[in-house]
Amino acid sequence: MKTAYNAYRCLSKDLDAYAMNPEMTMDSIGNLHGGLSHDQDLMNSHSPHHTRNPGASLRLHQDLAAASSRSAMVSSMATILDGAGEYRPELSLPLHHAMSMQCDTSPPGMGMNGTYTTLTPLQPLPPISTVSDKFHHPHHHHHHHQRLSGNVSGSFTLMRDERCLPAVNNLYSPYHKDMTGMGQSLSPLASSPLGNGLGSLHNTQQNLHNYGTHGHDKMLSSNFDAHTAMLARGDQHLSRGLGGPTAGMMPHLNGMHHTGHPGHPQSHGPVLASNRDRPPSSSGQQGNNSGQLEEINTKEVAQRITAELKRYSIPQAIFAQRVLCRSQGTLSDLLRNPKPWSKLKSGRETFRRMWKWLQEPEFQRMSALRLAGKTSVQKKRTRPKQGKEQYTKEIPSGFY
DNA sequence: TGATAGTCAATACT
DNA sequence: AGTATTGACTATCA
Repeated sequence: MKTAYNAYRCLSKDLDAYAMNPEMTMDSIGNLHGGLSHDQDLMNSHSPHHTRNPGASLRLHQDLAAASSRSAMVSSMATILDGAGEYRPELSLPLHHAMSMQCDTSPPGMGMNGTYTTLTPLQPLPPISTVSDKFHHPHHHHHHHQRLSGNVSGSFTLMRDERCLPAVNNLYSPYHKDMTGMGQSLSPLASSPLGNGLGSLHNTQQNLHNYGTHGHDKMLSSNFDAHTAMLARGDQHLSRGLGGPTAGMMPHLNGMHHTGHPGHPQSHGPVLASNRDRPPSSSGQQGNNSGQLEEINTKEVAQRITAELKRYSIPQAIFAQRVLCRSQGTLSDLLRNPKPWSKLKSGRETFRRMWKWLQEPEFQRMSALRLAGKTSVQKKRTRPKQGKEQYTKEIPSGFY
């Protein structure tokens, strides 16, 4: 089966990664999706899959986002990437935890305490389905539960799910609540269906801002901070959520600051709206991660991803595999024809991943890309030549 | 069981 | 080499 195949693929990657960092231990990986659930949307239905673009119209503003976002980051990213490019155990350690499971191969059974070995073969590609939207569907809950049941302690769970994006809020369940509000504020989270495109617009802009304004500063600092952050690890999220110090998180942070306060997602209100109703408080729902509970403005995310990939010359295939655990064709399709959030079901997970990736500090983004094996990145690195600004740029001295 | 959604892999295209 | 398109297939839902 394909799934099996997929799973295998992912796993192997993971293994690869693992190999790279022997130290990684299971605990880090341990749990899978915490409280995942199936997403479902009441509304989805019609619209044949190939009938794409239906949603496009729904979400406006996005263009803006993409466009503007571009400028500032590249360099910083590049730098980071480099760092990332080489695998640095020291640094990586922390990362790994988060990233180890690149593909959400959520081993249904395993994850729990198994060891990597367990992972091995076939985990069904975890239908990444995760989370969130559950409430919508009263009846389905059980499924997920079963899987997760295990340990799943909140945090890890999250991570896992995120596969690599520790940064993205998840880690800290504790913060979730608070963050919920804020997190969302960040960008693509979308605007409520209702259209207040404002939400999205807003966000977008914020992001842009960040990029634009802080561009270089960030880069510099981000590198540095990123390290720190990683080392220190937990903080990241904090910072993210709280607007913490680490520069690494740049985008949102800034966004947050500008726009809203952590506590008060002003403009976002509308943005999150739909999902919001549900009390974030609940436990493990990783929900808070911004992307999970809230709506994501798929179009915007698609545009931003597209922009980032271009900017850093990251091939779709690489991104698709490493970050999304999907094929190039799938990614291409999603980027070009993002369906409206409301119409997505399990496909939401893919967008969540993209979204999370966007939210991560560059350093981590790169790591994620790099992780599973030789990516073009590595290849490039190997070859001392450099075409563009690929992710391989100068390596921060501290890195190696 | 049909309709959808999501994905892959092959392949056409740039 | 990278991206877009598309037919086929599986999973899920009503």
